[in-house]
Amino acid sequence: MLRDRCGKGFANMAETPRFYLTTAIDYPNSRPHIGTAFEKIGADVQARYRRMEGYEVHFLMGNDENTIKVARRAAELGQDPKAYCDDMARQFQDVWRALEISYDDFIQTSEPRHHEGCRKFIQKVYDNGYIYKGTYEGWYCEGCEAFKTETEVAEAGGVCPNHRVPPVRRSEPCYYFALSRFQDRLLKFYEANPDFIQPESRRNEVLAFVESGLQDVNITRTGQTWGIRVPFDEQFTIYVWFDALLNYITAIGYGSDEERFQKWWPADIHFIGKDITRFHCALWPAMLFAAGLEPPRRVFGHGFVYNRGRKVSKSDQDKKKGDVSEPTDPMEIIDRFGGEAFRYYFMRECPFPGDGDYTWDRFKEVFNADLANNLGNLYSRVVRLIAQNYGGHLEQTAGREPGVIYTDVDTETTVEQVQAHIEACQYNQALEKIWRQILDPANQYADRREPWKLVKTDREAAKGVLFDLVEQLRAAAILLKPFLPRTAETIYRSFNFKQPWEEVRHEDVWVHPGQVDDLRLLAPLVDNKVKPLFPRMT
RNA sequence: CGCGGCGUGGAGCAGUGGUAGCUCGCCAGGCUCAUAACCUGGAGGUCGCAGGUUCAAAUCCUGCCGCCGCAACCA
Repeated sequence: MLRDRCGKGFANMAETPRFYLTTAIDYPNSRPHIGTAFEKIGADVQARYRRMEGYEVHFLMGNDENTIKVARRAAELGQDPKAYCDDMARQFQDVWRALEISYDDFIQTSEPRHHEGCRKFIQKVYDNGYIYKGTYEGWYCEGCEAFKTETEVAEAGGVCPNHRVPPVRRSEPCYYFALSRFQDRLLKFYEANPDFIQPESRRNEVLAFVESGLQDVNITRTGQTWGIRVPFDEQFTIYVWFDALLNYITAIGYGSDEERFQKWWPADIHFIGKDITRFHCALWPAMLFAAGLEPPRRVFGHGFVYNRGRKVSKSDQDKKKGDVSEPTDPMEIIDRFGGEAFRYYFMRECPFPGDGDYTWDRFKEVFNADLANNLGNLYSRVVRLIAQNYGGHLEQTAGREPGVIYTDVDTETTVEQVQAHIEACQYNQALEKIWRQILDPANQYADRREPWKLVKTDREAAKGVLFDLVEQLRAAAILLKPFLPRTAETIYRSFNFKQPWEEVRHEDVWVHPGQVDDLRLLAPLVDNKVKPLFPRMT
């Protein structure tokens, strides 16, 4: 029985809801690693899912360039900082494109649009009375030309961790942002918006942090030539966090295109690493309050990906470059096995809200078990059976309703579970549902009905079995669209399904748009076989 | 008492009160359409340790041990 397609969607299809999501902007000091890629993939799945479900999506990514380290690194290379940033931005985007990250905009914080927006924002906060002049005192390293935190110095044994020389006590004028004045308002905001910080463990952390008392923060630096000038006192530059967070609004027109800004702000979700939760959940809303703007709707602090249980450090990655036994550079992995396998591994194996682990052995294991043997093989065997026995044309299947493959859970429920998991960013659980409740039953059904035998005694019955199996592939393709965009499309376009690929929604899985024409195989064949989706790794 | 996470059959994980589940590996069988892939069955766990709550705990509480991450410019 067909359901009202609008029933579960939007009451008024003319009103397209919008969805604005962002990822953290990255430091361009070194190339992306598997951890940064993890975040972008998780955000991309969400973006693709929302687009499928009818939202008008704006997906922002970018690089954080106004740092002392960038200026220093460029100087080391004898490059202009801007040229260095542009080159790194290009390299980052090469990786993101290889991973099929479907971002709509990529902001570099060295761009004029960001500088202008930042200056307007800080001026606004200043005018509103939340910025005041004071002095900052701390441990200053002459070599770094920067202040070191107490703990940094203490851990290194009383010296600068980089230069191994004792820092000097130094105080200098600076501007403070009155963060402490927002403590009560933040706590009220958290209380009124329990879903603001996810997952729960991050929320508890922020609550405890804010309740323990907030201190005003120094938001300026002196003596820098690279960075954004403070508009009301040009000898200062803006401290990186006060500058970086603003990318989320300068990219959508804050200070330059009010209409565009109004359309997209507030963001529906900021995807960030769990280490920067405090900045996004305390400092950032406070900054927005200070400027008279709305806070974002949701901040999701995802977990980390480790390599053999250890943190992926940038130096390790450089050291390991060229080590073929265990590649950790995303590009190296992608070059060998493709972006789809990369996406699958991290989404299936690493729970997004928590931590995950990456090892090369595990990567191969997951690749072979799930992608090659299960999904890929199911596709191959079904295509082959139809091609070999029916010449790629299942006659008189036009208008036929697919039969029911026995499963513990009905398809509609599976779809709802997958959707709920994606919306909660529990991507690994969504994928598990697809494998256990769609693909496994399909392989089992094939074995139980043995269409390769059945075709010899009852061509009609065998045809029905294959028709049902194709239905499972159609369901899998739709459900996998946000996760494996290319593979899902390949599977879907292997048949003449009614619904155009660009328009499929999760609902279509169980609504069964039905076949208008007889089911036909469209996949390119060689000897009645298709090219394997994921050739098994040895 | 800085904050947080983890400890479940050989390996990796899921499982927030009611007969312990998944993937890989292993053993035995079946099948042969398929990427030596697929299917069925089996062996293998006192769920870190010690207490407590409960008719009932991997699951809640207390303490302890071990590993890991963060600690206001490393996702």
